[in-house]
Amino acid sequence: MTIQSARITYINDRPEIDGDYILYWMQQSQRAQWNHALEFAVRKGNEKGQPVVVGFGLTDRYPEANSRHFRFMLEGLRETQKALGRRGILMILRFGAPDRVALDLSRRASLVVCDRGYLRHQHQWRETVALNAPCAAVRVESDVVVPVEMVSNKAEYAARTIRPRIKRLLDTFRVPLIHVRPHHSSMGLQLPGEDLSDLEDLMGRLQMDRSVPPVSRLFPGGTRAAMKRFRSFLATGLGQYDAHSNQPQTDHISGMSPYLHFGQVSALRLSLLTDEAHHAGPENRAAFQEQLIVRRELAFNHVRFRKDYDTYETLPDWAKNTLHAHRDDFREYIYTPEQMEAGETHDLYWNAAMAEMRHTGFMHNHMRMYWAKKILEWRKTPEAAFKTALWLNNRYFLDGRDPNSYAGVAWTFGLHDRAWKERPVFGKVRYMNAAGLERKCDIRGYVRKVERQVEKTAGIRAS
DNA sequence: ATCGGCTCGCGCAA
DNA sequence: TGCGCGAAGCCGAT
Repeated sequence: MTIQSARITYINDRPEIDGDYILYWMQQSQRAQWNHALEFAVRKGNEKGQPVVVGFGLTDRYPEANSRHFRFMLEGLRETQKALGRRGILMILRFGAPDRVALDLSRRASLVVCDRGYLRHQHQWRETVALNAPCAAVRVESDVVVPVEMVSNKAEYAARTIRPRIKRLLDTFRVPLIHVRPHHSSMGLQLPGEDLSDLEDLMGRLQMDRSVPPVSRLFPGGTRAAMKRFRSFLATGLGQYDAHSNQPQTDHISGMSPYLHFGQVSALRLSLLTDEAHHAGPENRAAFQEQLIVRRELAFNHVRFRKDYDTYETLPDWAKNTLHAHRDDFREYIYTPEQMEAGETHDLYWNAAMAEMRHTGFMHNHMRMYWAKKILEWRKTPEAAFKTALWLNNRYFLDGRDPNSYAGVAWTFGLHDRAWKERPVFGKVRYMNAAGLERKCDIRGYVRKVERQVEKTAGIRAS
């Protein structure tokens, strides 16, 4: 059994009943492979002699979702539906709140299996389904390598406190998932659902914010595109990963965060594939695993154990105190959120970062830090800065609204970090400046790289 | 080019 | 209770 019992939680105490199928209500883990929740459902189906139906509720009320996010997600879901079909598993997509759609499909189910999501609304949806499903409901964790509650039962203070806790559990949880063939096909079941072949039509029927355009050319959604990008990263990027983590002019980064955010690819699978890339050298492999597992799962720990994970209040006391002590400090530049969004500041490096974000839905991680640090510096108050950074982050990044978004923005303001030399505005919170970029990387090369990307995307839109 | 200091609080050893 | 140490920092001294 490669689905460890710590991944499996029964979330109500109803029995399995004699329905027509096992329902896997897909929400976070939007993939047909390397999905523990799906594989659990398949095994249950085989035990009970029943087929598996996958249900997905598509809602245009998803917090902060816009056409950039929807397009990417739907491209992935279209591929996932086809891939499931090849395994004889019917996937039904319906408009509606995810919990509502899951409950509708649960009426004929013997058992409801769901995946795990850690954000507030994701948790609430699962509570509603657990409470109202007519049968047993079981939640299977397939988003992180090591289940969050196995690592710790509290909000961890920093990477150094969570790292040893994760590492000692890797041998248990970082193991391949065995995929089992479903004995019974569900493809013949008559269940109404939306047609995913015409995405334009589907997009048109959703009421959404359309002010942020999709970025399908640069980041096509779906598992196939993710794996193509990842294999290219293993071949040409991983070998430079450690040395180039602060070199935004290069592209020696995996670009997996959008795919991980929508569950189109499994962190476990990426981690195991990284092990096999011997040519890249142990220090590069370790540096990537640190990002993929330790830093990412620290973010999951944050949203799991801090109810206020998306607010200024979530910061540690030392950070709030020092930022408060400096709230009335003189600020040389103050910009409105709109000026920032338009990339209209005095700082060409920052404007380039903002352009990368707007036009590609992505940003090199080193620039993500610089970008957010300057928002802290250039808004009137630290609270306003926190809001602006998170707003822009979630609006433009394909991987916005992820646990990593909340932990990443809060890190800028001191979360999971330590105090440093006191200075204006920042207080003891770690400072970054343009001189550092000039000193340590080819920042002009980065600006040129973004200019090229913007030209390319503008050309695509014009044609 | 390289190094120490800055500053906080956790986790562990004692 | 003391001590070591940390996601990427900066800055001034050598």
